[in-house]
Amino acid sequence: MDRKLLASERTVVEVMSRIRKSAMQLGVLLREEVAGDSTVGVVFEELTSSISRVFAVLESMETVEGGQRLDAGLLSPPPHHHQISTKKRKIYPATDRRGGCRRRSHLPSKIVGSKTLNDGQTWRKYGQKEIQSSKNPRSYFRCTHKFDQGCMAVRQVQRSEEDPSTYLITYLGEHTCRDPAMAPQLFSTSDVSNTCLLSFGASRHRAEKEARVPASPFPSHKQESDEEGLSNLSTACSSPDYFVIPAAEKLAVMTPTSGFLADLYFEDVFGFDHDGFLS
DNA sequence: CTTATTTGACCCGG
DNA sequence: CCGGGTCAAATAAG
Repeated sequence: MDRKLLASERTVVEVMSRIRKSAMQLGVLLREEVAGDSTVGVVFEELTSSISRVFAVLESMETVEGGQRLDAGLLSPPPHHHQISTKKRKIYPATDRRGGCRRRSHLPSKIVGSKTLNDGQTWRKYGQKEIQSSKNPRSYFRCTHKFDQGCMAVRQVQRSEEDPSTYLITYLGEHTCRDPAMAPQLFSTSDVSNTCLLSFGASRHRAEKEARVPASPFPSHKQESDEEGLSNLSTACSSPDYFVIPAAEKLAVMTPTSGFLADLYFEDVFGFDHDGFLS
């Protein structure tokens, strides 16, 4: 079930283990502060839960992926502009790794029949194929949080042949993500007039290649009624019942008393500066 | 602007 | 080579 890890991945595991160990030692040293609901406790909670999530991701990498590359990008992709194609589609460089580079081998999969595509998870469609053995195409979805949380869950959806009103949904891999759009609902009993949430909206990024694990991404929600068409299968978000890694969103609610922390956090992470140095 | 979907090209295992 | 899974440019949607 476990494959060989790459050297770089082993390094990550090793370093993360040290981080976890240090965090635990820190927890002992700060046990009285951590025990209470002080800011220290909240921050420490965030720290440990983030570490746990990283390990969850690492674990899924170990068990979910069949083959892999992931070597450092030493080979720069050749420019490869201008090509003569019948269409205006791109000719991919030799470094292209589409398809099987990370093709998952046979994995724990559950097949369910369902009338709806909404299963409480947010999915993003990334492909559709005609299948020889069936007249209905198969749609491929991956978790929306593949890149921001490293969630490797995937599902395949195909309309049933004998009963076209139902879908055959095959789930591959487990969700390691926590839907940020759903988190706020857990606290919605009291008045929440503070709008000072951590917002990563300041978009200054380009590559979605690298997986990051921020504490609380921006909210984005969608309610989609599924219907017709053999290709309109999209995102979903519905039921409140949910598995959740506890206490990872506290950071979002602690702001009323300590909004400054958010600012500090920002500066730390993004290296913001107060003095502009662009003439 | 952003994020999501569509869709042909590409890749890999058998 | 073929079938099926994935990538990513173009496009659509918000």
